[in-house]
Amino acid sequence: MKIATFNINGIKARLQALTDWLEEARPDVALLQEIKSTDENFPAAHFEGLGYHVAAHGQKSFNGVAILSKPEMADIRRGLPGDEADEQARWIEATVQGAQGPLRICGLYLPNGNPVPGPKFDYKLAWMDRLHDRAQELLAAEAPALMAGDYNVIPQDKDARNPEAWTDDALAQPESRAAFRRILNLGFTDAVRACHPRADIYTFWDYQAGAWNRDHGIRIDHVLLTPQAADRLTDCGIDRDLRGGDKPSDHVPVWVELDI
DNA sequence: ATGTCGTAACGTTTACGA
Repeated sequence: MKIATFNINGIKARLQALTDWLEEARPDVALLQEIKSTDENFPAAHFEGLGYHVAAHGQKSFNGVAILSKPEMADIRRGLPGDEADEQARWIEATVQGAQGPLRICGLYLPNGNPVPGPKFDYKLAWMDRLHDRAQELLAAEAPALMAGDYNVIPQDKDARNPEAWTDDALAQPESRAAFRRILNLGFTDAVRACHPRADIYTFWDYQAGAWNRDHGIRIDHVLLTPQAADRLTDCGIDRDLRGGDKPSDHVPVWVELDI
């Protein structure tokens, strides 16, 4: 089963590029972030026409996540537990059935957190605490599961082409990195690093300052696997060519292949 | 060039978030 995560930066602006990629890459499941759309305005019928079931968790203008899945989805849950007052649409999960059993799939859009310091950075760290708690629950189930999406965390200096350019940014703060490690160290596998240990692997290039042409990228889109899912990992990749295509998102898809 | 996008609205331009 091929599962991909893709921060599309607006469904309206990305409908054509996303459709072309779905038809080319043919993921069984696509986790989307920054749909920037309400559930009502998300073009579900369009994706159903491409053979996908659709589950969206959106809001007006900003944020928003969705799952496109060829297999039927069960037990769909929207919103990260732990704060009833949080109205930002950043988390969705569902269970899909593989040939050998179920897989729990979580899609996330972690808060950016800039500027540092400030309330947005505080919100990021609080959100990561809640993510830690949900991650712990997933591990306790001792079953195949993954959490994939735009983590807005550069885990290590080697995950940036120019780490010195990010020292004041929320994505590279020691607190952001520690919170990410704390989740990883519960027992998750960073799938991309498991497949590609070499340094220069990026998933995001800013629209500004010719970042793409100069390959000034960062690795912030991650797929974290429980041990039971990591045991099934056969391949993974980053579709970086999309960044050079027509009307690209500033992120590119990251995918894993699981024998499940 | 504080360098670019996407979204929304008191819209032909500005504000915000990234």
